[in-house]
Amino acid sequence: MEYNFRDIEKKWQQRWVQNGTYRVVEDKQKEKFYVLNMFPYPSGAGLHVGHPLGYIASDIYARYKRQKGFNVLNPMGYDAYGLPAEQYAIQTGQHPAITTEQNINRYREQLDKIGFSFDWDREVRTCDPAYYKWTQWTFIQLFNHYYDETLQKARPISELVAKFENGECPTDGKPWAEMSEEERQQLLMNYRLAYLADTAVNWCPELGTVLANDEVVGGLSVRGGYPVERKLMRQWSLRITAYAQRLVDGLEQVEWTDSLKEIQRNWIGRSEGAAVWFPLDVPSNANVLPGAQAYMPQFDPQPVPSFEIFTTRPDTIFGVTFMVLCPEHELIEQITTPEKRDEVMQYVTWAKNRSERERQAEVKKVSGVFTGAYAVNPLTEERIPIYVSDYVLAGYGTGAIMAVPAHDSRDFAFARHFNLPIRQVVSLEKDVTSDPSTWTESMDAKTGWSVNSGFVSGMKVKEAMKAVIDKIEQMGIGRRTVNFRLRDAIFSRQRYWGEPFPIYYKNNIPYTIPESCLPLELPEVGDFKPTATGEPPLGHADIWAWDERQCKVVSKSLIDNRTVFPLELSTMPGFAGSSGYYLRYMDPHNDEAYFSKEAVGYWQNVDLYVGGAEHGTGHLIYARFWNKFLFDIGMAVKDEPFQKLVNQGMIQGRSSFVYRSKKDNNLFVSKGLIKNMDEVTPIHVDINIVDNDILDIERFRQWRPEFADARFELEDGRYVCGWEIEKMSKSMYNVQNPDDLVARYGADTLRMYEMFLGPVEQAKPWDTNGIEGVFRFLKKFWKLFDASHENENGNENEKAALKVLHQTIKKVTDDIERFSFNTSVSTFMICVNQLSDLRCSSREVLQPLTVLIAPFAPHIAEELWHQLGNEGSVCDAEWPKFDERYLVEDTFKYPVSFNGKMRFTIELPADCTQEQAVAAVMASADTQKWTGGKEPKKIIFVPKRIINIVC
RNA sequence: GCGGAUGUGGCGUAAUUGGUAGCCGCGUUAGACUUAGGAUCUAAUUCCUCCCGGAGUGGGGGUUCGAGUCCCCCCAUCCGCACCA
Repeated sequence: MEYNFRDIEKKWQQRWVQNGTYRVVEDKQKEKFYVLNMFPYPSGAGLHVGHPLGYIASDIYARYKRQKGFNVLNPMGYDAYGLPAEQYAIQTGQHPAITTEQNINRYREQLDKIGFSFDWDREVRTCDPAYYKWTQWTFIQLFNHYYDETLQKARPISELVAKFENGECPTDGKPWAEMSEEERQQLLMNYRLAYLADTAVNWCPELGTVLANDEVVGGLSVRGGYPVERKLMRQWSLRITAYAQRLVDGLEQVEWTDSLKEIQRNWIGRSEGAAVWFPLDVPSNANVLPGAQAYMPQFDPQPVPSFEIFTTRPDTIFGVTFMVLCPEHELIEQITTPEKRDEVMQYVTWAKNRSERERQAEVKKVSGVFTGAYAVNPLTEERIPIYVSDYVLAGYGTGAIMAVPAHDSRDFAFARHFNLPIRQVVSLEKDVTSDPSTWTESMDAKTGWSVNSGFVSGMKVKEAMKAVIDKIEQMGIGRRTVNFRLRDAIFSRQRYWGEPFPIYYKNNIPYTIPESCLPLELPEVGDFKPTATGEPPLGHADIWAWDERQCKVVSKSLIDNRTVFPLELSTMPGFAGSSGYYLRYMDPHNDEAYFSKEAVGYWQNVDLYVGGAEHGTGHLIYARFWNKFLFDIGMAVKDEPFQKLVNQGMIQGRSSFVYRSKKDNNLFVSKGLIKNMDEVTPIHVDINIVDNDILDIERFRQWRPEFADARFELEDGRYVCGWEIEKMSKSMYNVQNPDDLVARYGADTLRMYEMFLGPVEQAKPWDTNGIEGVFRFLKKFWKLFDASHENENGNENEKAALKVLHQTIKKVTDDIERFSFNTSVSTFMICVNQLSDLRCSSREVLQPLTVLIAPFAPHIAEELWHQLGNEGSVCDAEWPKFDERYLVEDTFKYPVSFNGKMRFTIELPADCTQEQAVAAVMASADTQKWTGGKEPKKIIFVPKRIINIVC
């Protein structure tokens, strides 16, 4: 019988649905295992072969675990809010809900053809009100909690209020009881984990919205590549920085690749150092004092006006020759001397107005201005000038630095530019110094000895750091501190297609709508663009006001600011819905709660998470934060959401080219005939009209009108195309659609071929050419079950076949455990080749093999499982056990090397001793040839490995 | 610039603890079967070669009886970060 994959796959896909084969329920009798793929955004382009790569790998693992007896959760759903649908809506007027629905349907259709074991009953979509109800709910919880530094966890804001009331926590001036509602809310806003504040945001005028830091690369928006500028706006943010330390620490517990952990560590950017107060050398007067003190809330007011700097190198404090403030620093205004005022203000204005992009493009250019003011080095009491420069960032540390030009490259460049003194305070070799004026670059020494540094001179850098910090702590002018590069996550988007904030405003103070009124559904709007007055698209909605008394959304015309109030017009960003989705899968239809205690108690967290490394600084940080918060409030039961993470490599495209002659625009030269690449223009050609690098000339002529009467210079009567590895993209005509391959070879072949391509984590080019080999393999596998082979195998063959089987069980099991699916596929091939040679048709061998291959090729396995007369699904067939007995060998074929070079092999008893082996080898005629009759100097014998003769 | 990863036949790759480099597949070549082959099967296929053998895992050096694997230096490619004090 022929291997008819079309009928087989169709039949089983239908039966699996009918039988609910992949439906999963909590089962306390079984150990759980949670497999998850990163949430896909259903784009209009549909899937190409790169997308399912990770899904196939995780599906294999999920099926394997199930056969090992685990209760496996393997859900799928859609991150359905997003920019592309909205951009499309703006262009065409088509409602994004419609486009999204269409795209989802297309995705689903494509996914269904590949035979995944997803439990579709658990599907979620972020744009579904039943889902985003809980996104909004989480936002309200964030709003109603603050981070308790002492407990290192989120606590209800009501506890903080209580502390304010009884004076346990200072309220910055006025006692709580005397504060107005507005003042109280303002104060609380500084603590809430979701807070509204005037923030310097990444504003993208082209997209008409604010973007998160990870959505901006090189001053351009990741989506669209439009310029982004800094702008001060009142925006919602999430206080993710409160969790910075825990986000760093948590990385120790998870099994992620080192490179991904490193990406996260860099993004969080923890650095240890010291905060130090530098007194200002100005006449003490009332104008300076308040501004200066604003920078030292945790300290007793200093007797002299001071400002705080952050340094990671307190040991170099004796080498400070100037100070630098960022242009945004509020002290500038107060300390600048009258004669410098114009110059400084001009610089500040210029620096502030530069776009992110300009700033980043001109990193190497030194700019800055002297304020005319001086500070005093608290340890040396030297008077040091204070400069303003944009190389100091407002968002990091305190926005002010002590500059040590000898040992910091930026300070060095600045000092050289402004002719400021440079003083060496660290030496690489003890007491060996040189004249810094002869240096061409700074000496950024992390190790070495302190020199010219008062009481720390002669100490090692590490000791000196400690000594200086101890000293400044003693003096009460500084402390050991930790800084993070991580910024709070800006959470507002001026867009339509996202979750509405469950927020309304009374006297400009935000209040949450009651949890019982959730979800707050996204209103209909007539226009998806911003309003004429520059409000976000929700400004177009008529029914968009909150009636506090009726607890419902009503017409904007009813706003009276007594009982009916305006609702928030921004929506949430993409990462809102994708930050907690893995928890919702545990209990996706729960109306009463995000997810039940029972469900989360059973499923805990994700055991295996598969997806691309491009989410390293976005989703994977936000989701960890989201989870930690839910953990703090007793919802999640694990501190880390994703225990093990596997990053699948990108599948690149393999583009094909034809070469058009530059002299004759209608002539195409076959690759092998080109003498000089300068004489031709390579043109991308659709990979679908190229087979094994040979161009289908007729289809090429039909492909595009301008090629209709193309002429060719052929080699051996064929046109040979060139190729190159590039990104898989429509514009390069190298996109391979999985549907076409499924139609031609079947899902099982596609699944196995995707795995066969190479290690899952590695980026690799897609080349359809090899798929035939996998297809042949499945046909060969199918043929093994052909009854015509029956009874052809004798006892010897049976023994050999069992050996092959058990070798395969061992190898495939090991491979799956370490995510080496490419090697399992070749193991299957070896196995089937050998069984074919042995003409094996024994059920004792073939049935376990069917079970073994089921995770990789579920359709063919299911069909054969039933042909063998089994009931139930192969998905539940127990994973075969490897038995050492079948593998024992009486003899071992020893490779014999001479001076490390393998020359011949000799078959010896498996348990042979060194003496016996040496004797056998020396007696061999081959040995004589290689030693030339001489006595060997040494013989190395490693049992069951090698014999090496040194001569 | 910093951090991480990778480098093996014409191509994708394999070699799990230092022990026969090139498994498996593609492609290529030859043959069989066939009306035909883009079906199937068999065999060969790292390179050089005077067919004795020699060279060989990006390059150079080292450790070792033995190195793709370990150590040092260099080169190339890819990814991430990039004024983070």
